[in-house]
Amino acid sequence: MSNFKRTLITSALPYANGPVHIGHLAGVYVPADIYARYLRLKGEDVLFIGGSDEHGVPITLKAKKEGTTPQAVVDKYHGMIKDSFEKFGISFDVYSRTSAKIHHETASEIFKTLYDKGEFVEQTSEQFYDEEASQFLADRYITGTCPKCGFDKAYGDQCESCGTSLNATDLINPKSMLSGNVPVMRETKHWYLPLDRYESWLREWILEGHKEWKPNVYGQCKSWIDGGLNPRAVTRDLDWGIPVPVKGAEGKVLYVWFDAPIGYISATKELTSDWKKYWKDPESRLIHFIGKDNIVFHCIIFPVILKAEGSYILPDNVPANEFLNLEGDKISTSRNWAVWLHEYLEDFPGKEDVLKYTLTANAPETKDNDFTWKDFQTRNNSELVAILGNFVNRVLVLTNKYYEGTVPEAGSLEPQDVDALSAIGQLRIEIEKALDTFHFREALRLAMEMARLGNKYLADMEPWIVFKTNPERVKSIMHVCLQLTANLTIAFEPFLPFTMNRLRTFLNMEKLQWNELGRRDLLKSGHKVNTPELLFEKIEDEAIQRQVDKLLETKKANESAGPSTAPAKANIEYDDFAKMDIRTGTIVAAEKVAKTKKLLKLTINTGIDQRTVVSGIAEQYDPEQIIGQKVSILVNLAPKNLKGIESQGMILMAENHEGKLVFVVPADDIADGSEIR
RNA sequence: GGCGAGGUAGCUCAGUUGGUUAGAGCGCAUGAUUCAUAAUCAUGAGGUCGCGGGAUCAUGCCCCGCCCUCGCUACCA
Repeated sequence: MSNFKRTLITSALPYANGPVHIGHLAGVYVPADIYARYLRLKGEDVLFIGGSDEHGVPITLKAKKEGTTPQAVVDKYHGMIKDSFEKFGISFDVYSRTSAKIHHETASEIFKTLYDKGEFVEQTSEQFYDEEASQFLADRYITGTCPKCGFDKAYGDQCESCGTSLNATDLINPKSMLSGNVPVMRETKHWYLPLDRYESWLREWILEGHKEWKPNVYGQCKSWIDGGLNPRAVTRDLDWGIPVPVKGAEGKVLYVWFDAPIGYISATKELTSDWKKYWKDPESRLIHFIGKDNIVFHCIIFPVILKAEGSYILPDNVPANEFLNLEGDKISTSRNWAVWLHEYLEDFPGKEDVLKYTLTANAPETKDNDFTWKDFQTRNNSELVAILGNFVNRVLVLTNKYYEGTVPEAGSLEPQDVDALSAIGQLRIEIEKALDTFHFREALRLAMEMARLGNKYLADMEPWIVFKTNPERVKSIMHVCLQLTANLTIAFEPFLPFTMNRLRTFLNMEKLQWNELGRRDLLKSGHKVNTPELLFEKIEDEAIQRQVDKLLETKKANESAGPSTAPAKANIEYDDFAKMDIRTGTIVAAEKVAKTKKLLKLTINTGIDQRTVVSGIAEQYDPEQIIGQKVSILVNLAPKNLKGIESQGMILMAENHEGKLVFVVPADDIADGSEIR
């Protein structure tokens, strides 16, 4: 680590199809910002890179849905994201975007270099093609009937109704979203990055060379490498993105995951003409801050791209965080289950640091964590207000009261005074160790320890009592307290930058470097401090209740209306219905299908015969429990082989939007084989 | 089913290469205190370290099996 001359910090590029929420902040931007501020405070050469990821299919779809252009969509969200980061105090040296010209050039160039070096494999395959729009269709551009639940607006990659992930070719009656026509299969050529060629190199580089990476990151990489790597397509048939800079690739763009990480490079170029120093000098250290969903791209794919290119450095560490949940549920942009940064900034003006503090103290560093408004309130009221704010206030109030705001002489220090002051130096060492190893939660706790120390010192020294009998002694005590307070401005600077700025104003002092932390003479005797205001204010129950209510409303909205109830399907003729032969039946035997999670092999008495049906209900029903269960069964469905078992029919199940499955049965006792119509 | 990460006090988490009575913060209880935003300080209660085996003089930490949560993946007529 000491061999490096400079550090390049990147933070995952937020996808410009929505605003930023607390999950993004806790996982990526807050830790990255703390790290960047810390290194800057140490006087190191550091760049902190960010930007919006603006390509990819979801953005084109969003544009279509809103009746606008992809560029308009990304302009809107890029502006919003950039603005809220700035207000929140994420201290990017540059915040760029992947639709920028310089990025298109950079990504093209890198692709071209790999192409010329013969690093790609060309492969032709069949894909859906819309003849009217004369273009190939990404999975997301195809809708059709979900083969599982019958929902008729399922996408080519996933059914939004039942959550099943699909292949476009699975869809019944596939339709192009562009023209509404039935797509045809047509051959298309794509370029693949042969990850398999780099398997042994990756093994060496990560598994041997980076054992210090976090367990979640290392484990995930090991899993991928051990599982065997396959070539990955890095081009797509799409008209939104960076054109593939090769002859015969008209109408094709770079896969969004090929171009997005290159955005780190383009952003650096945009910032400084000196960018090569950061990207190509082995004495530069590259750190990627990301969430766990991005591990494979930053640890496997992007490094392979850089390695194949040949002239770039590779990440030295990738401190990926787990996920943050919100009030017990997964954060979800589409379900609006989130605390949006831009809304927080409006609802809690001037409390940027409170959110930073809470998210850091409760960061999902080792496992998924839960954000609750109650916890947010507690952390503010009983930590920021009660420990840190209170100590600062006590010191400044006493200083103004006794000395009209002038720092008193140190006088002769007692052992306790010296202990208190030297504890700062000790804490500094521990904080550095925590920050250097990306343990931000621990680092923050240690900084807080410094304020606790102050409160304890005050309680032990009782200057308000000693003042009556020995005012000379109180000067020493208050001198120590003021030095402690001044040190806080350094220790907390990476975590609470806005607040420390205010505290420095109270103390009437300049911003100091990290290496001053631990000094006992940050404020000279005779120095004048200002009358303090409160550093933090209590957050009352009502403010918290408002936020909780807001979430409850979201929950209600999701439950009642919303996309949960699938819309009615298109009308059919009676004949279509009459073709179906649905009977009552009884389950006479049931067993789990080996090596599957959802499948049960059922033996059904249909009245006509006994037959085998494979059904995906194992997660909700135990085999023993459902023997004797009455069912409705579609008996004339064409048989299908599943996991080597022939399924001769289909059990009817009612399913709600949460995926809960319930048997559809006759309301009264009736013989097996009775027709349902 | 396969792979990965977790399962430690009511809550959120630390626990270094196995070594004396398992730690911290919050919350709770009791006491002290009043300079301070009813803030602070002290003390205390609270844990068969997911469950069951095993190796060891010794294990939260090692080995085997199982259970639960999260993620990736397969499957979902």
